[in-house]
Amino acid sequence: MKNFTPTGSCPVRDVLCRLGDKWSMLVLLTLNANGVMRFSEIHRTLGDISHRMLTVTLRMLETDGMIRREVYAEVPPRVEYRLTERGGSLLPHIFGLVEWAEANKEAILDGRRRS
Amino acid sequence: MKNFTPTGSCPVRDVLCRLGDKWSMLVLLTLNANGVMRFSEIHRTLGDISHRMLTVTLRMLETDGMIRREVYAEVPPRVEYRLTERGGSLLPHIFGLVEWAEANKEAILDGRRRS
DNA sequence: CGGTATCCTTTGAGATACTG
DNA sequence: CAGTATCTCAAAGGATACCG
Repeated sequence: MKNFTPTGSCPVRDVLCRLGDKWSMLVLLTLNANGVMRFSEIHRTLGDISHRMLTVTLRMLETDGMIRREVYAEVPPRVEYRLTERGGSLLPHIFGLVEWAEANKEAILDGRRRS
Repeated sequence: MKNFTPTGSCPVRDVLCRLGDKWSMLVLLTLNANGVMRFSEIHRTLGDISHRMLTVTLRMLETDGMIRREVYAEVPPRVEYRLTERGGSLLPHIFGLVEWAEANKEAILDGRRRS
């Protein structure tokens, strides 16, 4: 019987849980779709993320090396975000999930309504 | 500029958010690895999930048609869980993520330590 | 054994106001 | 414009006890 007890270093739990939050995936998707983006642009494309949660999410993604943050010493300040290679390498897997979700969406929502 | 504003029916947000919780993926993985399992067996293979959260997670996965639940009218009761076809069809995509996480784990944890 | 109900703590996340 | 700091509230999740 294969075990899934916490070993203290499970990559699923360590790494992926950070991506399972409300916004990380969407930030990666919009950066992938639109290339280099400013803070306010990302904010607009997501629409309903709060100012605060966007900064928090961006910081976490930066810490994990998924995105790169570049500050320009201008007034008013300009900050640009882009995917790193590591971030880009994750995207095909996300797309796999998205396609699966699209394919199974109807059936799943149907089942939820029934119960 | 491609947009990711909430359309009211985004499959990423509707369907995948249910899988982004603390336990769903692990339950699917253990069922995939071990086949038909009883409640208490799943409980043991995960180790640190609470009794309550396991029932909650199993109910959600059942509602979404990812697993099948079978109750046997015995004393003491026996309840068996197994993956459905739909649940199984998701697993390759999860494995994709797991492999990515394994490949990038060191670098990511390293980066976190540094910041 | 498997599940439910209750209570309680912790975390996630929005609103708002302020700063360089 | 981008970011930080508080405050607040809601949801997630654990502990415990009880039921069929």
